[in-house]
Amino acid sequence: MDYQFRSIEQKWQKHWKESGAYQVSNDFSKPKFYVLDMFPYPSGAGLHVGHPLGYIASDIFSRFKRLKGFNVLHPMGYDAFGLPAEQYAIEHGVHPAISTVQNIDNFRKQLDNIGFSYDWSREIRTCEPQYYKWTQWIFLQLFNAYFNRHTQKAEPIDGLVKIFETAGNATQVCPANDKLIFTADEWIAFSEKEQHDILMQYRLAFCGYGEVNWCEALGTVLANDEVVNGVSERGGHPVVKKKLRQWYLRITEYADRLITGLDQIEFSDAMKEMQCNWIGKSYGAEISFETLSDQSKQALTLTVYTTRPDTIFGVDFMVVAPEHELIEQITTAEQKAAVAAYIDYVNSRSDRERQAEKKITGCFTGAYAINPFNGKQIPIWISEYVLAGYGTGAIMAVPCGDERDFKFAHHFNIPVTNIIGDAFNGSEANATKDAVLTNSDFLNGMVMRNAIAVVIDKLVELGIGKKKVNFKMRDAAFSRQRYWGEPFPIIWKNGLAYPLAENELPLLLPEVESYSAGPEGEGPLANIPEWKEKMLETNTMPGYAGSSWYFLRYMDPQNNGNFCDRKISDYWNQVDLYIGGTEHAVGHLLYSRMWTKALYDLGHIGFEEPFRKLLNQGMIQGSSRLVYRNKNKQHEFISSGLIHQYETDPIRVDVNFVDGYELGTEAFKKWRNGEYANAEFILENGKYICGSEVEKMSKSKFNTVNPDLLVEKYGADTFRMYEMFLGPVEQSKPWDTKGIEGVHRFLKKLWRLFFDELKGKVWNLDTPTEAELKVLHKTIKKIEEDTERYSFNTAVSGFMICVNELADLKCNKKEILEQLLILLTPYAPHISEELWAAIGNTDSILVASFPVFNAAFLTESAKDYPVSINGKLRANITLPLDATEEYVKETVLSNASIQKWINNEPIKKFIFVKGRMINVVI
RNA sequence: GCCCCGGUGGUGGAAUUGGUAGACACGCAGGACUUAAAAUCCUGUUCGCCGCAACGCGAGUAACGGUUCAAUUCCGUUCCGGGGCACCA
Repeated sequence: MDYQFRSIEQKWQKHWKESGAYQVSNDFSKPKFYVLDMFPYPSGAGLHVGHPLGYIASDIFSRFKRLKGFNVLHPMGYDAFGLPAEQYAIEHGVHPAISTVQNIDNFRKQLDNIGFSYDWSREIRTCEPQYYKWTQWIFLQLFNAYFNRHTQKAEPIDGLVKIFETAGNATQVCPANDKLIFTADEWIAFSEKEQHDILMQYRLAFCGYGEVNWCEALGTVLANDEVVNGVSERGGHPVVKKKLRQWYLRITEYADRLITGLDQIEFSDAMKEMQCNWIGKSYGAEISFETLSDQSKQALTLTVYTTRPDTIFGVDFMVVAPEHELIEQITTAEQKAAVAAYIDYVNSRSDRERQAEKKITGCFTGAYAINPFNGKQIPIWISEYVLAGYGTGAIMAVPCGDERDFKFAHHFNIPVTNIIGDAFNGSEANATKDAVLTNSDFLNGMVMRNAIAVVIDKLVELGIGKKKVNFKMRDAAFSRQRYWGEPFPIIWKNGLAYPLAENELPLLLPEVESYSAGPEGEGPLANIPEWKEKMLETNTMPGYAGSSWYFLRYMDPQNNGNFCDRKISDYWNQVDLYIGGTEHAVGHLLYSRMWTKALYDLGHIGFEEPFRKLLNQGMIQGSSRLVYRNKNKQHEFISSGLIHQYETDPIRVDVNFVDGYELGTEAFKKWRNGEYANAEFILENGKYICGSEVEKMSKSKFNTVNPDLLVEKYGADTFRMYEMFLGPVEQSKPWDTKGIEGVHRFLKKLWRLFFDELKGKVWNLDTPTEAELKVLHKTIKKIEEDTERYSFNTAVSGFMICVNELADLKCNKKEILEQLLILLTPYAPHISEELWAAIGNTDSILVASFPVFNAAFLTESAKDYPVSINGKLRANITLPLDATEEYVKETVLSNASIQKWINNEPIKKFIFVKGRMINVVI
């Protein structure tokens, strides 16, 4: 009776499914544990071996926690709205709902093959009305809320209206426009439209005109994190800036809490840093400069933002962004033409060009600003290196302390003032904060670091500046001019946006005849007459809307009266372990943190960070295989060791017919309907050896490995364990199928502890020996510790060691093996369940309890101790466990081999290390 | 350019708090069983030296230096690789 993995696995998968073995109840009496995978976007490409890596890790961990007595929530679902399904619809005429369901079915089939313990009764799909009803509902919560800066939390907008009615907005600075100030009387006197527009500037989800990333090819705007290097993340299409009416999330109000919240959660340092960089908090000052201009008689002020007010005496010029509003007013008559030409030039350049070649460009306005401390006239320039969207869109340039300013000054021959003495060498800026200031009037002699506060105090005193905190992060664009997304529950009346009532939700996504864009940058919904008639919003929500709260819905997926019952979310609470890739660092992981905080502020849930611990699985790369075609003989292929003798073109071949590096030449000839049928091979040592290259796993590179085939050949348990055995989950590594045999051998060896091919049953009821119990408890300890710290690869090694040792001891005892099977269940559930039943258990192993480690089995009566002299290993001695210190010293000194090394030198001290090593210092 | 992470045998990797570096596995070499193959099992496998041999000696975790009785681990410099950000003032 040998290890028939296929029939075993099919049998148990069927059994688990039929018995509902993985359904979890909201049983508040048990301690809970919530393990979550980042739910997939169901693309049409199917799974390759890289995808299940994180799923296997999360499955092991949730099964482990179950055995430890926790009520474990481990759900799965699909992030089903989004661009690719719609692109596919445009190209193939298949409705996104249909292709999405097909993809999901296919996906599910592949997942089921691997034996996951998901509770599928809780499955969610973001594109289904019973789900997106609540996405719309949460959107309305955000729409009907503002961020109270005093309490630092979201509060209902009705409360704000009350404040306005009694006190105006003096205590509630408008986040969109800090110059907007009105009294209570003024508020009451405002028209409905004016009030509406003002409130819109406070709402957490708001509509406004703004410069957005417009992608013509996709026909939609994109969020900042969806634009990479000036092109769209999906498809790589060009992206341009465009002013459009858009919906936004006012995530900037949460910037501070998104940073401080990182302290309470376990994300990797790299992840925390990525989020911090993206939020980009910086401390500095805003300073207003009077301007001089022969064109305008009235005194205009130019406000700049700087992190280095201490360098105020080193300001040699000002730079404003080309979009800056003051340009028109301050430009002198002589410079007018040059400025206009420069702005034309800037507008002609795409974002892409700007980023690709960072040319030093600029133009003088003819105007000057005045340094408030010494009256110096400072020329005002325009340059594209100053961004309109950050700070005030204007900077004070200090060339001796800032590299970009220095290069600019150098390029345009602007003289440089040195305020840091020897720290400035004249040919390179020095951004130090530790130099002593010179040429700086009342700051002379101060260390720059300390001068910052002094200058700010002075600015405040003079009423021309203040402390200021700035963020790089912008409000998140939240609307898409596409079809396949959640419709906004918003209706327009006389140009004003009104929310739909809760009982009108869900606002169903209607059928459309065509997916092409509507008029004037509107989405496909604008092509539906009834939709337009009802004045419903024609944009849809972006892909990240549904994924920003899905982890809450799993807790209470069928609830029709609430997005999630409060008692239930109080019980399941935060996700205890969240597993997924790093690619969502600044998208999904920030948005879902913000939504959670807002829902918490508004009292809908009892926690403000969604994910307590995040584990980032590494990417599994492909290892492509190359053959080399002779340039001069197209049907001749040269083995990789010989290519220097020929002129060759490398061609990628399907890795599935390459064994290691050796090409299966017959399979190659049959490949692609015989495209290479007449191939001839120049071999080395009788083999054709391929070249290799590590790159992204993708169909087009023929380097994908399909998990289904591996499961077919070795079984799901082998596949699961091998994926873990490859290395730490967090690490990226190229896939290599070769080693899978080793794990498969391990499972076969385990099987033989129970059943022999010839003898049949070999397991028995004998009483275990001390040595056998020692092996078992050593393993219990190792598996428990390794699993707990997500070191799944070393845990797999632990199993291998255990089985090797039991085989050496010829141990086939049920009492030992039974415990081992429980340990193994999270890693290899099918074989564990099968053997568990085979040794006479009627209950499923899934409800077993994790074995209790007993340290008593690991103690020994005597032990070998390595003895080192000055840190170098010199001998081993055997000591009883209860040896006194005196006895140890005597034994060490009387040992002949140690004597030889000590050679009569005086002993300075004995060091005992962790009770298993002795060091003698001479 | 800036920030972060890493560099260990032929390969993937282990060494959890500074304490016998190379666990476990792949590959390779040799052997057993077999008519043969598959499967399985056994032995060896960091490098160098000595040796009939057990035991032995020396070097060794990218390079160099430091702290320590003791460094893959801590500190400093340099080199290399991976990831993130990139005109954010």
